[in-house]
Amino acid sequence: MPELPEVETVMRGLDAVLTGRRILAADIRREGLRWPFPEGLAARLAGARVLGFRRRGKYMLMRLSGGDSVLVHLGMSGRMVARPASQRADAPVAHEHLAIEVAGEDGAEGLRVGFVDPRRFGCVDLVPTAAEDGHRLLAGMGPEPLEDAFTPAVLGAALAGRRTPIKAALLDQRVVAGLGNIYVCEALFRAGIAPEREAATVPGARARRLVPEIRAVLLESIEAGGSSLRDYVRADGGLGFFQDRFRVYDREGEPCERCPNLAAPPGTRPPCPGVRRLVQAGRSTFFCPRTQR
DNA sequence: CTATCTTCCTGTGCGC
DNA sequence: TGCGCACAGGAAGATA
Repeated sequence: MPELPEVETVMRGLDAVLTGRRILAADIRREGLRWPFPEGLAARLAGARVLGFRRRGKYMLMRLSGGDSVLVHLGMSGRMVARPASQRADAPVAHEHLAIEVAGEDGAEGLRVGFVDPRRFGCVDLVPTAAEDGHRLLAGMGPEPLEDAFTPAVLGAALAGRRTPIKAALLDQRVVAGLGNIYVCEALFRAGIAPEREAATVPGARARRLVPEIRAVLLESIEAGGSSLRDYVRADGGLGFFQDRFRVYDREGEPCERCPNLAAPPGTRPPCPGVRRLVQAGRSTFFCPRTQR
């Protein structure tokens, strides 16, 4: 589920309910996810105040009083689920591996926020707030696509000399941070670039177009609350609806909206066979074979 | 250095 | 309605 827009949406939801609050307790229900939870996690969480949030690529960072930040990656199936703290006993949530409880404001009931992740590809770590970007999982990450530092020149330099398909290059978090399978497919469609083309051979004009197209698709999705495929994305249980605006992702066989192939006269070959699917590096790629070159 | 493959997990949807 | 199988939003780590 979670690529940059989904992580941004989740983070904003957490910010709204957690920032400024004091953590009363942490409930750690297994040893870890992808890796063991860090030593002393519960102790650092309990009693700390939540100072704020930041996103880096697909990672979220929750700053705590005391000088630590909690680093979280949602993996493939991670969600954050918020509910009244009183529900904890009578309605256990499946695959809730870690949760924190915060006090309510003005006498309101407290809140429990749980990290739910059936596939357990997510991860949680602690890092000194002053050294967040030095964490081994964040060091070496490419530019944030929504920041000014992500320019055609920067992207061009990252793609130069790379003979890997452009699809795989854009999934590489060292090239640009936060893109995943959905948004790479969508951005390549918008920029008119064939996913199998070698990264270094994408013509300059279209390579430059990638920058605004990546930004546009990410911003549109954030505005829609991200994409909700099989899970709720938002901490408040609300659904993102960007999945309704996919132009190619998961649309194999459907007509490509850029090609008027439905209007082809009878007996003539349609100019576009519609959205195709291919497998690259073990992952589905969706694209229009006529308009992506 | 780069590129490719395997691996970690559970849930879901489909064909039979 | 059950069973087996393919596939799912990620990416680290091993290997060539």
